[in-house]
Amino acid sequence: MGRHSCTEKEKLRKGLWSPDEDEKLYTFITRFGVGCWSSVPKLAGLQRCGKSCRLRWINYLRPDLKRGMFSQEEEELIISLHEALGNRWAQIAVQLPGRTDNDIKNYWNIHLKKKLKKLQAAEIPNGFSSSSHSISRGQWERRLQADINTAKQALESALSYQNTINVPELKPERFTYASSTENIARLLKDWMPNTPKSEQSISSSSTQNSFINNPASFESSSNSGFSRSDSPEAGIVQVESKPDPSALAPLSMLENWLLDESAIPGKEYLTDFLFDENPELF
DNA sequence: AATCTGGACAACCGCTGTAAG
DNA sequence: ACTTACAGCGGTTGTCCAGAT
Repeated sequence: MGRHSCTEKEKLRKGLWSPDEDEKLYTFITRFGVGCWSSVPKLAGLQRCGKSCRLRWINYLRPDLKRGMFSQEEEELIISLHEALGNRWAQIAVQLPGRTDNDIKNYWNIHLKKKLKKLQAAEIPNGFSSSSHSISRGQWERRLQADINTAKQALESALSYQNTINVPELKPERFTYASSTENIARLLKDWMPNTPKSEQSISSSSTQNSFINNPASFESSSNSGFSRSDSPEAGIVQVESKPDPSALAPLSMLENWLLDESAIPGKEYLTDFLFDENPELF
């Protein structure tokens, strides 16, 4: 079996995207919406694999992307969410409108990791590490409780944060093609010249929001993950739904538990579970 | 001026989960 | 129940660029 890499199938382009390719993909997606990625390159006239197209759209072409530096608020939110969720970048990205998981992952790896390392080094000069296995169960329980509280706070603030965050103006950091917002602006200008409000754009063109050759593949797109945000602050259209996490993303058992005060009576079970299932850790 | 180095970002790879046949 | 194709995710690598030497 083995799933072959998309580059094995045929001679497909790899590497950085050219302006021409971007334009083709952007035009296609804005006209027909997001559907079956595997057929996008063919229909859009691209020598790329669908996976590559998807990534390019999600991480770069999507009109609702925020660019530029992460704000202090965002940075703090990432740190708390990472504390709560670990390396679940996609879930973290849900809480940061306009940021992609790739953005956050890169930012974490480049900036925050170092920052936190420095902070930890400053806080724990004797080299004590939280991964120490020599702590007692009592200590571990207290620490776990502290972690749980932190996670809980992070989730709560994350869920409230998304309701208050304003999308700042675009501030491009670099001006190479690949990261130039001017290109995007140009594309938007060129391809949506008659769109008075961004709200009206892209996915809202529901009459067009399907592949010409395969309309059936799109009939459910509006209720299967691709819809426009209804939130008032969402002046920017979300062609691909990063679902509103509070409304759409099902909370995991742990997340529900963390957020659900009523779960407190039974909260012992988690620590018990952890001890029972992982005695070797202690 | 040429080369080196590290930061920043973009893109790819390989894996998993899932839906459809 | 099994296979297959697909979307999505996280880790890793590649590329570009600016500053240092």
